[in-house]
Amino acid sequence: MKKLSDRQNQILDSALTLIAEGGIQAVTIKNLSKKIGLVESAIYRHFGSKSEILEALLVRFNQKSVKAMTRMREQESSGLNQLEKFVLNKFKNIADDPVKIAFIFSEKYFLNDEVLQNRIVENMEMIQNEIQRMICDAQENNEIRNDFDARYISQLIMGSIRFTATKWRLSNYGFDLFEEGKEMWGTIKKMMERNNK
Amino acid sequence: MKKLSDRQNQILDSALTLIAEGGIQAVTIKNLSKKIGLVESAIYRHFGSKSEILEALLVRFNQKSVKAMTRMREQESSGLNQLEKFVLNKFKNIADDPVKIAFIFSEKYFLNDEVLQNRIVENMEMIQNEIQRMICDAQENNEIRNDFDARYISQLIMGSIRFTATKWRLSNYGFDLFEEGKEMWGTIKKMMERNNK
Amino acid sequence: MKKLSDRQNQILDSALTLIAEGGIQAVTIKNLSKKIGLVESAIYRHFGSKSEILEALLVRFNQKSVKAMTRMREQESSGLNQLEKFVLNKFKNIADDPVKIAFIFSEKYFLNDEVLQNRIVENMEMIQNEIQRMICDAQENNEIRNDFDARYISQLIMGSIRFTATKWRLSNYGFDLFEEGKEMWGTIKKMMERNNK
Amino acid sequence: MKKLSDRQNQILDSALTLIAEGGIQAVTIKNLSKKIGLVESAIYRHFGSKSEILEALLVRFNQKSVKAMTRMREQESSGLNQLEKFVLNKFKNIADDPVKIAFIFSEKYFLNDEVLQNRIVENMEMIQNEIQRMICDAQENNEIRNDFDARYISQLIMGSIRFTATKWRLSNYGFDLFEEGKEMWGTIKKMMERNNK
DNA sequence: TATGAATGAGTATTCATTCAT
DNA sequence: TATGAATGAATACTCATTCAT
Repeated sequence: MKKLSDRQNQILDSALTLIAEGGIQAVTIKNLSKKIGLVESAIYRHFGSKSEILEALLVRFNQKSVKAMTRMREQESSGLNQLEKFVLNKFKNIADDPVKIAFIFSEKYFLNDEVLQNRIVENMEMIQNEIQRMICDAQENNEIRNDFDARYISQLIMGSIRFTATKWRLSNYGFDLFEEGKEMWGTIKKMMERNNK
Repeated sequence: MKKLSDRQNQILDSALTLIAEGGIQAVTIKNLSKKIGLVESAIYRHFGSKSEILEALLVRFNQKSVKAMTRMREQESSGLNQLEKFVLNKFKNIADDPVKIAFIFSEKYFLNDEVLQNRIVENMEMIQNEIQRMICDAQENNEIRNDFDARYISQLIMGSIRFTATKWRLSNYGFDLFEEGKEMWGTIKKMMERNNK
Repeated sequence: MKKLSDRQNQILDSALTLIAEGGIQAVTIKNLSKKIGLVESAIYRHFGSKSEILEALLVRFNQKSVKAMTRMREQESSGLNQLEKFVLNKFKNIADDPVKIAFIFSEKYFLNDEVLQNRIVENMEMIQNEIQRMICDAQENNEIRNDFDARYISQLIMGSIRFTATKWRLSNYGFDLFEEGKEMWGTIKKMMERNNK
Repeated sequence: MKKLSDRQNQILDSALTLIAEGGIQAVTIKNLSKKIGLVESAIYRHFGSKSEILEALLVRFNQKSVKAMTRMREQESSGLNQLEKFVLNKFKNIADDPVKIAFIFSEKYFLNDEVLQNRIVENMEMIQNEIQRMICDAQENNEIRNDFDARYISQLIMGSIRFTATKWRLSNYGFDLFEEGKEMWGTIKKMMERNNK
C-alpha cells in the first residue's frame, strides 16, 4: 500500500528484466545490483530482504491487474464484449511482453514462501471473480448459454489462456501467440453460444 | 530405454519426494543422498550428474504417460467415453499423488536445460495428440458438436485440468480436486454437446 | 594494467608462497584463504576466479621482468657486459627467491588455460628477444664471435639457466646455485670468445 | 627390477597416453580404468596405489634410457659422433613422440613425492654422466676444445634440448622441432670447435 | 544513501581408496 | 582377477546477508 520510491521501482523493474532474461533463478542480489549500477549491500537500503523484493513485485503486479480490471468494468459494454476484450488483451499483453509468462512460470518458486503464495492466490482470484462476473452478465443478457456454472467457465478460460501461453514459452516463442489466442477464444465463444446444431 | 537399477529408481523416487516436499529446489545431491542414506558422492555411481537424474525422472514420467495412454486407446469404447475417462483419471491421479502437480510446477526449472525442456514438450504433445484423436473420434460418431477444431478443444481441456490442479496446489490442497474436476468436466462436456437451447 | 589493491597483492603473494611450499597444486582457494586469514568466499570479492588469480600472478611476474629488462637496457654498457649481468642476476634472483623456480615449474599447469599459456609464452619471448639483442650488440662490437645465429645462442643461454635451476630444485636446493651459475656462464662466455686455440 | 605383468604394462601405457592427451592431471584411476576397459577398483589388483603406478612409469622410462645409452656407448665411434647422434636422436624422439615432452612437463608434479623425485634425478644424472663421458672422449681425441669443463657443457646441452622442446610444446607444436634441433646442435658444435677466428 | 569487505552455509562434482562378492 | 557399491575429503564457486565507514 505504501508508495514505492523511485529506487525501489527501479529495483523491481530490474527484477522483472532478470526474470525475463533468465527466469526467477536469475533474480539474485548480485544481478540486481549489477543491473542498477549499485553495490550489493546498497539494495538492502531499499528492501529488507530478497523476499520483500519479490513480494513488492507481486503487489505491484496485482495493483496493475486491479487497475486494468477496473478500467474494463467501467466500460459501457456487454459482458461478452468485456470478456472478449479481456481474453484478447491478455494474449496480446503476454505476446508483447514475455516477462509476463516468465512471471507466471515463477509461481512455483513462490510456493516456499507463504506470504508470496498468498499474493499469487489473491490476484488469481480477483481476476477469476471478474471473469465470472462478466460471464454472469452475459448469461443474464442472454448473450450466451446460461445452463452452466460461471465458475467453471471462468476457470476454463483462465486455464486455456495460461496453457496456450505455456506452450508458447516451451516452444521458445515459436508461434504467433496472439493469432493462436484468437482461435482459442473463437472456439470458446462458439462453445458458449446459444442455439447450435 | 535402458532399464534402471533398483538404486537408480530409488534415487528417482527420492527426487520425487523431495519435489513434493520442497519443490524442485529441494532436489540437491545432498538432500538426495541424505534421503537415501548414502554419502553424496555415492550418487554419482548411479547417475553421471544431477541433470541426468532429472532427465531420467522425466523419461520415467513420460513412459508411464505413454503406457497409460496406450491402455486407454486399446479400450473398446467411444471417443467421448475415452476422453471422459482420461480427464477424470487425470484429476484422480493428481489428487491421489500430489507429487505430480509438484512435478508440473517444476517445468520452469527445466527450461534452463534444452534436453529437459524437449522431454517436457514431447510428453505434452503426445498427450495432446491423444486427446485430439479422441475428440475427432467423438466428432465423427456425432457424439459431440463437430463445428470446431479439435486442436483447440484439446488445448482447452489440458489447460483446464492444469489450472484447476494449480489452484488446488496454491490453496494448499484446500478443496477436493476430484470433485472439482468432475464439475469441470461436466461443464466442458455440456459445452461440446450437440443440440442445446 | 589496472593497479592491484593491497588485498589483491596479498592474495598473489600468498599464492606464490603456496607454490613455493607445495607446488601449484597447493594453490587452492581454501589454502589461499587460510593463509590470509579470510573465509573462502571472501577471495572472490577480490578476484573473479582462481584463473584470474593465476593470470594476475603471471602478469605481475611479467611486469617485473619487463621493468628489470628496461633498466638493463638503459645502462651504458656493452652487449656482453649486459648479457653477463643479466645471466648472473638471473641466477642470483632465483637463488635468493626459490619461489621463482617453483613458478617456472608450474608452467605445465598453465597449459590447460590458453590465456595463461599465452602469458607465459609472451614473457619468454620478450626475454629471449632482449638476450638476442645483447648478443647482436656484442657481435657487432666484435666482443664475441659473429659466426653464429644469435637466436640459437639466446635459446642456449635460457635453456642453460633453466636447466641448472631445475637441477637445483630437484636436488632440494642441495648446491650453491649462484656459484654453479657463475661457472656455467664462464663456460658459455668462453665458448663465444673470439680467437682460441 | 621385478618384471611387470602384461596388465601392468598396459596400465603404464595407458598412463602415458593420458599424459599425452591431457597432461599428468589426466592420469586418474578413473581415466586409467576407462582406457583399459576395467573397473576402477580392478587397477588396485595390479598396483598398490596411484603413486606406485607413477613410480613404475618412471622406472620403465629410466630403463629404456639406460638401454639406449648402452647401445650408444657400444658403438665404435668417436665421442663427438656419439654426442651428435645422441642430441639429434633426442630431438627426433621427442618430435616423433610428444608424450616425452608431456612427461618432462610432469616433473614438477613428482616433486611432492620424494621417491618419484629421486627417480627423476637418477635418470637425469645418468644421462648427464654419459654426455659428459662423450665430451671427455671428444676432448681427449682433440675433436673439440679442451679448455672447458665437460660438466657445464653437458648441462648446457641438456638445457638447450629441454628448453627448445619446451618452446615447441608451448607453441602448441608450432614449428619443426627436429629442424630447429639440428640448427641448435650446429651452433653448439661450432662453439665447441677448435681454432676459429 | 552508498561502498567495500567479509561471513557462513550451500552446490555440483572429482578423486583415491576400500571392501564385500 | 575383476566387479559394484560406497566412502570421505577436497575443489571451485554462489548466494543472501551483515557491518563498519
